[in-house]
Amino acid sequence: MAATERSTRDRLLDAFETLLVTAGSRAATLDAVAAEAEVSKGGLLYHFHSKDELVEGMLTRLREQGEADVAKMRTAKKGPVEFYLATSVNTGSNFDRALVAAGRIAQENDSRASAALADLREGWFTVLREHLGDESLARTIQLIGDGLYFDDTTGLTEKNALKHVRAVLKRLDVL
Amino acid sequence: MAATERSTRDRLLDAFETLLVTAGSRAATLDAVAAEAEVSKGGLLYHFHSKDELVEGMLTRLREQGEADVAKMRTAKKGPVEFYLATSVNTGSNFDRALVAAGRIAQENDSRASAALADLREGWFTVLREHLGDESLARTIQLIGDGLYFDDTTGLTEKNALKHVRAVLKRLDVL
DNA sequence: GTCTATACTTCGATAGAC
DNA sequence: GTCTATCGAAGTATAGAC
Repeated sequence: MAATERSTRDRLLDAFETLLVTAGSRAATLDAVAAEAEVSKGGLLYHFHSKDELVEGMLTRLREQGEADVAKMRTAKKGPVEFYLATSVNTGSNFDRALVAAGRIAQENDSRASAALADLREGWFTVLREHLGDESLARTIQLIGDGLYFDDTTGLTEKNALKHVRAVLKRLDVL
Repeated sequence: MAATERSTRDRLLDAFETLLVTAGSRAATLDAVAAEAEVSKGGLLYHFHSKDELVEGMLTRLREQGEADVAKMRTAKKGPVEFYLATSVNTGSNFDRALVAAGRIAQENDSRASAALADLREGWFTVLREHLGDESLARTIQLIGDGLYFDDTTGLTEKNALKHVRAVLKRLDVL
């Protein structure tokens, strides 16, 4: 068997996330998702019976990706802090996209999305605190990561932000 | 003359912001805004001829509030850093609401909203850098503020986050 | 498993009465 | 300055052919 084709189902979730991230939740309509995935609306609704199911499919995938990310962070060569900061700036990965997309949904008052994001953050924080042995430092670094992420998703990206953060963390003997 | 009544125009902008913040951009429809402000849709459209004008009215108000905020930050008794951090956690003020609302609009790919937010951030950053005389520190503190703000708007508020940040900043001789 | 056709609802906006 | 009535476009969802 040749390299497994990306399933229609996955392409639909990708399209949904892409639209949420690049154009916002108002633009992420079923029509637009179907068009982006190059499927008809009927085709979409075969895989996901409603928009709500589309959200659920997306969040399920996010949780899987999230668990893998926390595991990678725990054993990262350069240490959890550097891994965490480096992946807080948008690298354009599938995981980044899923994360930002979930953020958009959370803002529409969706408790499932908020819960998924909160769980993820808790995973990151646990690793940071274990590694640093210092709650204040762990919380502060998590906030810096949130800030980097926020700036990215709001189109406010400051080119050298990470460089400045690293300089400050060195003064604190963290890096 | 008695205390000036809040104008219908202002009530409409308030309603628009409230809906954006509490329910997201998909829920902030003209119908919903009119209902929230207790005006008919026709009444709304007398003051704002289109949804776009509603956005513009909101951003104009935000810029005014923003200038006042930066001025207050510059001369704050406890210093700009403490002022900036304290106002980065949502205090429920009108300015907070306007800020979050603009963030929602910015995410719908609206360049006017992004520009307004970028200008505001630049104002804060300028004061931080002047006061600290250190770009890395200023950038890092701004990121922490972004993180505090982000957590608030995503419903991830960590009660004692500010306490931990203050502890770390003391180690850096900032507070 | 994917398509077209269509029903129903909601959205943004206009027209005109009061 | 505010209201009701209404229109056309776009949104979600269903039914049924292929």
